[in-house]
Amino acid sequence: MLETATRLMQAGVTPSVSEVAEAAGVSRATAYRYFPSEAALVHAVVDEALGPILTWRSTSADAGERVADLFESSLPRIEEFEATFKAALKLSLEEWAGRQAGTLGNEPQFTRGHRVDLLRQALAPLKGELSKGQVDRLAQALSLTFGVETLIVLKDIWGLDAGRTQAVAQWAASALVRAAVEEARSSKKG
Amino acid sequence: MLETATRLMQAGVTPSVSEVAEAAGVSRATAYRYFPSEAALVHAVVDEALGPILTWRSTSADAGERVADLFESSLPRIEEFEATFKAALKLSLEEWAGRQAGTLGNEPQFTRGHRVDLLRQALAPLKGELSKGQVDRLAQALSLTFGVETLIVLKDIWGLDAGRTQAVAQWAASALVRAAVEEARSSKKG
DNA sequence: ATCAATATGATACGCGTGTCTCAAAAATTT
DNA sequence: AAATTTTTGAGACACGCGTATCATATTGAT
Repeated sequence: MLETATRLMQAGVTPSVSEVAEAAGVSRATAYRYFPSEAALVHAVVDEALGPILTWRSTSADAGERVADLFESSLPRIEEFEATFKAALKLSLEEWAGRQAGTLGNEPQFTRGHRVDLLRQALAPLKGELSKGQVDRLAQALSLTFGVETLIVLKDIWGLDAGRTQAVAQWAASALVRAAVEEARSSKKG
Repeated sequence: MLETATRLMQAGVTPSVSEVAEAAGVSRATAYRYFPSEAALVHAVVDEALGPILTWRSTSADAGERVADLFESSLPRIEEFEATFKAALKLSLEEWAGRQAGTLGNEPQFTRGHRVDLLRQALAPLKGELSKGQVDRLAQALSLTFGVETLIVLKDIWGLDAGRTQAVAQWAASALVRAAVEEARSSKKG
């Protein structure tokens, strides 16, 4: 049933719990038992999609290469599950709106910061060269080019294809890393 | 009534058409006459919010300064209407999902590329120095750091405040511009 | 003041999501 | 095999969005 949902989502659609139920050949009630809401459904598929990304480990000692490697292995996967990640983003926006409405903002955040950990890990080699604040800022800037949002902007707004999207994201990422490193060097030098 | 919707959205909530009706003191039916769907409602408020941004014109001749100026004037406005832009993004995601489901992908795109025009305009001074492809790539990279998506990533995921968000976006933008210019110079030199 | 045209309001309807109840089926225990 | 526990399915329900209908104000013209 999770498989059915994953398959459907990879096919591009964002099925409702009822649709998954029908596709999986179970009753609606049963489907709602396993996935009490569409959020739970998407959440499960996102975890499935994130699998290979979260186990990514760098092989290089150079931060630039590590970032490039991370992007190269992650972005295609994100694109493969584009519908899933977009559904997750949509849900996080709904949660945000709900949190604004009811002032009881104590629900758990949907969007967990996997980006944060991955990028910090990729930038680990820079720890000596850059200050913690500089590494953080770089990681924050990189996280802008690393996620579904990147796909949305480059593919949907600019109309780029998958290859160009990847290329632009890679270029931006490497440019940011280079800029941060150069900046640190010149400030240390001067 | 549009004013009511704008006011509500600036207060952070994403009201339904019914809620706007009640808040504006008109009947539900009347509200649906003016805004046939929530999409129309959000669309109208987005246009309201975009007003000052779209009339932005650069005063400087330096591309870096122009981009900085654009970010400085636009990002706070986007943040001021954060709920509105997030609602718009949510709607665009829904439309995308709908387009994937029904294969009749001929509906008009919700997310219009205002970013594209603004950034191209800001980068106009580089036309001589960079090739068209280089300018485009830079604009595409910059557009990743210029929009609601930036707010989502930096505020919601990283937990930054408004000031830090602005600072990171600005830094990333200027770093990208510098990188593109240096790259062009060195390739012309070499 | 009267009449036509338009805007508004109240109400009911279809549709999809999510919740609930209860009976039937399947698996487990003894 | 019989009894008990667990899982599943069918249907009914509440709720919110969007639509349609029809009567009632409200406006403007004669």
